[in-house]
Amino acid sequence: MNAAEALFIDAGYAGMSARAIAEKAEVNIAAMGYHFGSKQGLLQAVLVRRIAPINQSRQLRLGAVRDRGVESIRAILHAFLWPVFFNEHEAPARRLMGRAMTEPAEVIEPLLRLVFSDVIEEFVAAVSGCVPKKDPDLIAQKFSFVVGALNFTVLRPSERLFGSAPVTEVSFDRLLNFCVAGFQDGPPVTVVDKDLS
Amino acid sequence: MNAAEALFIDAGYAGMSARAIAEKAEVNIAAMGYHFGSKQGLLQAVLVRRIAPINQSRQLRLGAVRDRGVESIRAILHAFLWPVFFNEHEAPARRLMGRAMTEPAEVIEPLLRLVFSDVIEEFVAAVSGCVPKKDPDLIAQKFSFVVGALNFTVLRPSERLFGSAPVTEVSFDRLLNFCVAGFQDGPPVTVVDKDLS
DNA sequence: AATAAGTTCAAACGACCGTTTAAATCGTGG
DNA sequence: CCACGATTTAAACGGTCGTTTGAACTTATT
Repeated sequence: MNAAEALFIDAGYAGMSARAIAEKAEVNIAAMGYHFGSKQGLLQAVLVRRIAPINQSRQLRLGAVRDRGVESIRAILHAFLWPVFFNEHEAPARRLMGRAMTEPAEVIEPLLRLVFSDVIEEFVAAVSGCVPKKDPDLIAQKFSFVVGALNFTVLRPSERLFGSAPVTEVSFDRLLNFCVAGFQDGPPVTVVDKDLS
Repeated sequence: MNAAEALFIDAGYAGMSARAIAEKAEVNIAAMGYHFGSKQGLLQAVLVRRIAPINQSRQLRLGAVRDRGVESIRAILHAFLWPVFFNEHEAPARRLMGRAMTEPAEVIEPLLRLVFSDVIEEFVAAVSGCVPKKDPDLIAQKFSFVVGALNFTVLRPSERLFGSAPVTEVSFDRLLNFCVAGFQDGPPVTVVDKDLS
């Protein structure tokens, strides 16, 4: 699973070949089929191992936020983002999430739904509770912006394209501030800017 | 190229197989090698065809913003995002960009640098000019948040996970507002929220 | 020590991959 | 009409893919 995880992070599902995994892990090729049934089964185990604890931590933190009665956007997004940046596996878990959310292979879709649908639904609902009288579609889309920024950040697909520093604790604060500000209603559009449309 | 584009959008580089392209386009398998040299050459042609015009439009709009002397964050991000949403090819160009930026295959990296490095460098510099005395690394990272949100939005990797409506003109305004608000300094962190960290 | 279950092994399966070849076909200017 | 370059074609190349097989090996129980 460690070998498969490393290969999936670096090269995606297609690049995570049974033979590459076997060589990296110094096991036989057939071990994958024996222990996990199939390549998809192995990927599912890899994803669940890292992401399930993250999502549990997210839901735990969201519950704590609810208990304190301070359901601000910032508190909710904090609960959503924090476990991705700070968990016992750190960088591997982060990049694994980013890869999974952007993986082209069709095989990923049921796995994504299996792992993410509950927690996303819950957080979208929580955010909706903070912003009365807004339409649910807007909330969902804004939340997808958050997930997109998160994924792209932790994935670091082309780090040199942006020249930004590696992902650290600082990145978390930056991302949280960015998303909180983005989630609240932006400043009114000025006339000058509108002309440029 | 149309067949290759459609396959790349839906299934990524690995799923864009020479035989699938040939069947979809109703041509011989060898046509790819004859006209584009290799699979990578074909992908490069596909990317350049759609993305080069978008980037030219971006730079044209950025120049117009500079000429008017109103280099607001909103105007710059508007110039960056608008051509992705509104161009002569619309959805295919959008999704193609999203796929390219998140493609796991190593073969994509030189192509990304070829197509995007100039325009990204230029826009990051432009944004830096708007926000005096901030460190460049923060600007670059915030810009990467914008790109991440953009990619994830136009890519629609798991539309049902968020239940949001398809990408339309409305999405553009939402994304622009989100990113502009995020780029400006967020509100100060409240004590209550900090406790939840 | 013998048995049985659990695990690993080398080897092969059919399928698909990107690319190449040389012959066949096409389109056009002499 | 013909000749010649441009293009298309069928076929095959070597290679990698995920998966399966049946035998060998390990481990633990009786």
